[in-house]
Amino acid sequence: MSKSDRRDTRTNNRNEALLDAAATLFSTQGFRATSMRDIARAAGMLPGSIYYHYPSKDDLLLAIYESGVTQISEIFDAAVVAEHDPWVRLETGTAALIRAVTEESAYTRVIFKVTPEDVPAYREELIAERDRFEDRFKALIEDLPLKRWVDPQLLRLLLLGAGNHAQLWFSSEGSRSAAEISNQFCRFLRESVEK
Amino acid sequence: MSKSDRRDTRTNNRNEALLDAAATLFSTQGFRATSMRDIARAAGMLPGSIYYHYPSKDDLLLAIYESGVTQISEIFDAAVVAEHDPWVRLETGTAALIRAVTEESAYTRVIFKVTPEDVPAYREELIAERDRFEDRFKALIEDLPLKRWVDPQLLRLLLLGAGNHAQLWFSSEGSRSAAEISNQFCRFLRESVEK
DNA sequence: TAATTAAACAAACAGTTGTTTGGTAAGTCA
DNA sequence: TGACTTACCAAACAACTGTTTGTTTAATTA
Repeated sequence: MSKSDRRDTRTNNRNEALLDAAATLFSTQGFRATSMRDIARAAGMLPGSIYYHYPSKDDLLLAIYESGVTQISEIFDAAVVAEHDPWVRLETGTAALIRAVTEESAYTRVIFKVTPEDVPAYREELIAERDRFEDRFKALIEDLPLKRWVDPQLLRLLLLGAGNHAQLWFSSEGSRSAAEISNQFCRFLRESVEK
Repeated sequence: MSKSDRRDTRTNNRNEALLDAAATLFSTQGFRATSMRDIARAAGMLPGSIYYHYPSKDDLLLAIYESGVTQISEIFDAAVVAEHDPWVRLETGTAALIRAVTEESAYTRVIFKVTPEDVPAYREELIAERDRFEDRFKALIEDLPLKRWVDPQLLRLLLLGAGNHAQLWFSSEGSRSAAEISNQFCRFLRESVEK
């Protein structure tokens, strides 16, 4: 405990505040529209000080992105694990996705606001990170009993695209919750595609 | 004719080449990632010369955006007008959307690559332009005979979001054409939501 | 032919960008 | 106590940003 206290004191730097500030700005304004000076101001430090914590703006984003994917994966898993019926699993998983895109934390929102093309140097890394989450969604779709003519890949892209797009129109004060939206989306599909 | 010839000679400026170059760059790299120098180089002129044609980078984008919305609206109308059945109309309209997002012209692709938030000064104008197209889609949905529990707005956002998202994964050399994707998407929905 | 205009060029402007450098106060550890 | 490390500050860097200015050339018009 005294050891952890020491570590806490020692680690009483503003790395976390820095990440939070950057995540908030990246998720609202986007990566290119956010300058290192913006981030520094929001984190309460000077621009150059950021480089003590991360070697570049790109690396700062990568750290946030990884953290965001970890978060959304945990949220997704926690929502889905309790359910057994594949359609209920899809619905709760989709609800978790919509929450991550629109509400939840700035870290999860960054994933859907910033595209890998915004950071050419880490394009592959960001895609790989994003796949870490999308693979979970893929698995959910594969568990559905589908009619033979249904292309599961396109079904996945339909839901993923619609969820992604929700960031543009979802309003947390609006009439529909993430759960209600997810419920409608899945009802739109089930009867048509279920075997 | 001699008058039109004179006009052609007189209008033999590179305004069109400028628009084409900017549209291509905006649609591939995005608005903020494209500099006036990039555009000038691609158009074969010097950066300052652009300002003879447009008073600012924002105005240049607005011109391209308006042109793009006009194009996609014409493509959409031409595809839909030939059909009478509301579900066939939705399918051909969705196919036109996917083509505009992924193939078609750089002007139509700009609409889905550049978001109104990228250009704060013209945010409202860009949204209004985009609505010019989305209203057509809205009308298509409203013509569908839907079950009472179906929220037509969410149905529209589902399809629009999925179409928008296609720009990230669609490959023109890929196995599925825009028409095939549209066909699957609509089949995914019809039986579930149709009254 | 002379005046006007269209459509550019050439060069600079002030501001912003991500980043680097050198220094420093406070905390840790032998 | 003295060496070392952490976590920053202060100031500058070169490159790039959108934009402006003055000038030039060629085409059109009176």
